[in-house]
Amino acid sequence: MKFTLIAQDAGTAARAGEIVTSRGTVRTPVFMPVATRGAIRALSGRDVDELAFDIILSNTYHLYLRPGLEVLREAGGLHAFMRHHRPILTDSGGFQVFSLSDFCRVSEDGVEFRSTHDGSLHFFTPEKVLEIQEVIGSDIMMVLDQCTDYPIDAKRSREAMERTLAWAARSRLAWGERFDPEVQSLFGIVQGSVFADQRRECTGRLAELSFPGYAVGGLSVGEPKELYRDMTALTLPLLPPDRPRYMMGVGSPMEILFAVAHGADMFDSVMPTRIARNGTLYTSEGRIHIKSSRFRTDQGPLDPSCSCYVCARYSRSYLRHLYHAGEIAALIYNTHHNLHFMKSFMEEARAAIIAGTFGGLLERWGALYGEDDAR
RNA sequence: GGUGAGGUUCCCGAGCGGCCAAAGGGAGCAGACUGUAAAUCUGCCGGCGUAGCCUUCGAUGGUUCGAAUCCAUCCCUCACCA
Repeated sequence: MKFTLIAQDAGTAARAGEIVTSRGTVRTPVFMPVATRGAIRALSGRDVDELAFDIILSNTYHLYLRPGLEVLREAGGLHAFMRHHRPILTDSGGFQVFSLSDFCRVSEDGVEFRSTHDGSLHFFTPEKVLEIQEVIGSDIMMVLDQCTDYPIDAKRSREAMERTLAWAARSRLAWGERFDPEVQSLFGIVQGSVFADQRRECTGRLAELSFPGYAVGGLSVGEPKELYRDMTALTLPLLPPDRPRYMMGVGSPMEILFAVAHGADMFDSVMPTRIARNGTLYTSEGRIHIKSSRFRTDQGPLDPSCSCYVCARYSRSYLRHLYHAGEIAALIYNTHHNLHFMKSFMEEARAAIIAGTFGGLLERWGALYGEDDAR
């Protein structure tokens, strides 16, 4: 993997770049749709091909539990398994282990947890998680980290941060010893919850380990938006400027734009796909609830200025009907549209950075998605 | 024509003397969702001046301090038999 900066905004820290991987180039800033179990929920591979995201995200935890490593190994890795030829980033499973397991025991060595599928016991170590991601064949791997909930007290946050750093060091070592950095790269993750001193310290110590890229974790987990903004604005500038910066789990359009303005390059979130399935759609005029009665007979397109096939072809009235009727097509169309929105949203941001008009874009979107969306 | 079962708030459906404006679904309406245990979840869902009052459980008339619940008559459904 190789990261090159192409342009920097004059008024903000926003930047445009390129991550070149062995499977293709990722133009940043980029949004990565989430294909947790090897598929973007509700979408066919054809939709995914048509949307043509430079990179998508999948998940170590879920793939390890099902279908399991044997199946993935036999298939020749995740790309071959799902017939997807563009880059894939995998989350390490740290987030899942800590957020959805009712049983997990952390020790210095790793974390023991119960499978959400069948209750069986498993043990993840930083090294183990790299081995799994090796089998998956991810282009960008993530280190095992301890993601904390919000709220959390400073003491427990620090413990999680120290553990994350210790695991990061081991991960960095194991990666350096056995991985080809051109083929599979590895990102470290900053933790520290909403504590400025911890964020600062964690960022500095993580940077000393010299990862190919850096992620900011533990944000957009329910904290007030001021804290999200404070931590983002504090952390991003402390990360090495010549490496990609990835805001994990972020987020909504305005949160993304805010972070881009502070120098972030990569994003992922379940938000556009999940809210699509639940009837909320992004448009150039703000968020809309397609199930609302006000669209009952609305013959207009979902978003007049969107170029996706759903907007080209279907009316709001029809999409509302499909949603209410519980048709599977509603999930497909809504998801396709929201992801198309995210993709063009990011392309627009990138183009603006390159053209030197990012400030204007920030203002325009802020007016539409401002307070409402920036939670 | 005979026998049996039944008619409950938009729909289905519980209730079978007071704790019933009436369980539970569904539909409808509004909202939430952030490194996906989510096609999920939450709230509202007879009316109003909302710790109270008014209207409502096929219709009418009774019994009772009190009826969706008991009785009588009528209307209407459904099932089986002729």
